[in-house]
Amino acid sequence: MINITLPDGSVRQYEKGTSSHEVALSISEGLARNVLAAKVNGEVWDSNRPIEGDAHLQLLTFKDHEGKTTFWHSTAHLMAEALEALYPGVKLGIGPSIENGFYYDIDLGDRTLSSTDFGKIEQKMLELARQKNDYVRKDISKSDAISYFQEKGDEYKLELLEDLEDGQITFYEQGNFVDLCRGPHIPNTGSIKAVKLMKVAGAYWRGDENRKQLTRLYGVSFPKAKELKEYLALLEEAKKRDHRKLGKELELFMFSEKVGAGLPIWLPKGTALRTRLENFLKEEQIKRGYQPVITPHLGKKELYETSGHWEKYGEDSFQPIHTPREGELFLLKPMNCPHHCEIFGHKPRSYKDLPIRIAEFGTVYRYEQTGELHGLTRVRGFTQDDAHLFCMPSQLKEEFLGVLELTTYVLKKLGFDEYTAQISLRDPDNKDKYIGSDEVWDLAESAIIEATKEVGLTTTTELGEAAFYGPKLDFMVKDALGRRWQLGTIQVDYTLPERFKLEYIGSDNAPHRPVMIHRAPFGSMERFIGVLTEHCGGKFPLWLQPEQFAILPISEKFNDYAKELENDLAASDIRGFIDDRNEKIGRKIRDAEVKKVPLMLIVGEKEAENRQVSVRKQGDGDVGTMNLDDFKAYFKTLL
RNA sequence: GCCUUAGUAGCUCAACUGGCUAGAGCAGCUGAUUUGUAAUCAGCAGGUUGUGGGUUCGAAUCCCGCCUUCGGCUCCA
Repeated sequence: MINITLPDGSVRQYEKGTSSHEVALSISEGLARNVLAAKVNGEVWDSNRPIEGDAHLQLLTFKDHEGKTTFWHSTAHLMAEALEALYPGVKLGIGPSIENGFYYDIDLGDRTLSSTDFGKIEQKMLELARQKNDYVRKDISKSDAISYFQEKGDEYKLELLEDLEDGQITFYEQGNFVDLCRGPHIPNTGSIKAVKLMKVAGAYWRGDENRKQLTRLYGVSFPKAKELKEYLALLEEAKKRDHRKLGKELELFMFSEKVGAGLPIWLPKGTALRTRLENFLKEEQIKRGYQPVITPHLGKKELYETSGHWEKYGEDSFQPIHTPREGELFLLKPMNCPHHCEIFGHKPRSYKDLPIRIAEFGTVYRYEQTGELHGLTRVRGFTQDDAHLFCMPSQLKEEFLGVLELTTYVLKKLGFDEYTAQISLRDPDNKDKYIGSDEVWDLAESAIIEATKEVGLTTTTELGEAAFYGPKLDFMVKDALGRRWQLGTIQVDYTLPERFKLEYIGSDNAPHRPVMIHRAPFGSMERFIGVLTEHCGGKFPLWLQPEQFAILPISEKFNDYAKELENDLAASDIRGFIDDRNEKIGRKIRDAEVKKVPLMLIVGEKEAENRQVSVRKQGDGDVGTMNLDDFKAYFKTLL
């Protein structure tokens, strides 16, 4: 007998060789039906794989992340089976699950595939799914595996096999389809009830642009048709909230071919919104001892040679600007830190002055590749809510904690309640990519890990994701539709102070090197506002709205009263406008609704006589008639 | 940068296989209407079809380059 420990801590006894499916069955039949895979001692297994010893067991359904990914990966195999059936001779690359579904990279030979073929493939997949074929795991020797794919003529699988060790190779088989695969898989194709192919795109074999381009076919699948329907509705909603669409409709920002791709132009309403956001953060930073500074948009090439940016990014960035003077070169600044290092270094610093926190909404320019540009979230000119904190090594943790406090405060204030923090460390196998000594890196990495632990932040750790000068902590926020975005960032840097030879005089009267923290709670104003727009679907928090109300006179006769109201509200710091067009009230309401103006004040004869307003809330409808003081009080409750 | 989608009026979209003066709604302008909770009516104006070449008797439509753009790959200090 073996002991199986379940997540709730209970221990059950089973025959040696019992599968997790059988364990599920012993608990309830319904559960067994929904189990897609199981985590056995932390490793995801096929649910029908026998467990040979004592184990911790977690049964995985579609509700679990690993259950989903297993389900999707199995659907990728199903799609491959369908493709082989429909297009004999296709060769297969890899077919993993991804965040929202799965893909398979395929070599179609001379054929092409477009979205018009999706229906046919989906039908075939569902037809094969209905055969309820089991996914069967088979151990296979390397030589047998090689001869199988040689016979099949699939050079991609053969290449994958080169990296695998004999004795660890498994095949999975379902129906007429066999694939090289580590697994795990769901028990049976029958649970795949709804399938939708999403898009085709080109993708290089193994991500290498010098190699052949394969066709990547994306799809998503669900155990229930209803879940697919809900997912598609979510995508529809996401489309409606696309910040590029809303930005145009609400006249927040624009792009111009003449100005240049990736260079956002802020329109008056967008500027009003952005300025409020900036002022909010500026005030919070001053409360926390930051000192605002302003630095130029360019700097001499030597500055970036000192910082190391020139060496690292010189050729891939905007090229130097020449001046009438021979040999004089300036660069548009790609970062604010070199300028801020100069500020630190401009006079002798005492340990008593530390920490020094220098803040700037600094606009930087980076030549992103053409294919990367995307609305406000990926641009070539953007403004960082940047600050650099210079401190003694002994102050590092406290400063880091302070930045964590500010960042989480700011996110909460803007309605981002769900977030995790990603700790990005060096790639231990490829240390040449980074500048700075091992010792210094170790210090910085452990400072981040300790501080996040101390405040109890949910973190994930990624190796190889660090910046070239130091490790970082990125905030990944979840928006209203459950999508994840990277926003704020905090980076510890021992390298730049070294390169700029920054010093302070310690209590021992000797020079010491400060530590530097780069941080930006929003990340960039552009990206943040892009994400915020999608998060709130264009209905920004009232305090940020460029126009908080619209006064809608029933007819032109009441324009004077409307003007009085506007002045009165302006005096109370409530901003808005009068729609004094010669239009019917229904029309004015509709236009205000479409423009997402939060509050509509309808004034006609009744209101003018009684010195009142009829209030209507965007999206909610009529709120009632009230006098102006009551409206102001009501307004405050909405802030 | 690479592959892929597309580019027609300020916006959203038409224009059959190359063929009459490139159309419509909204927005704009002018006039009428003076309006009670999501679009009042009429008229007017608006385009070198992204751009530069080419093919053709004839190009929005076909071909090539470039720019911009959708989606993806690679990248993201």
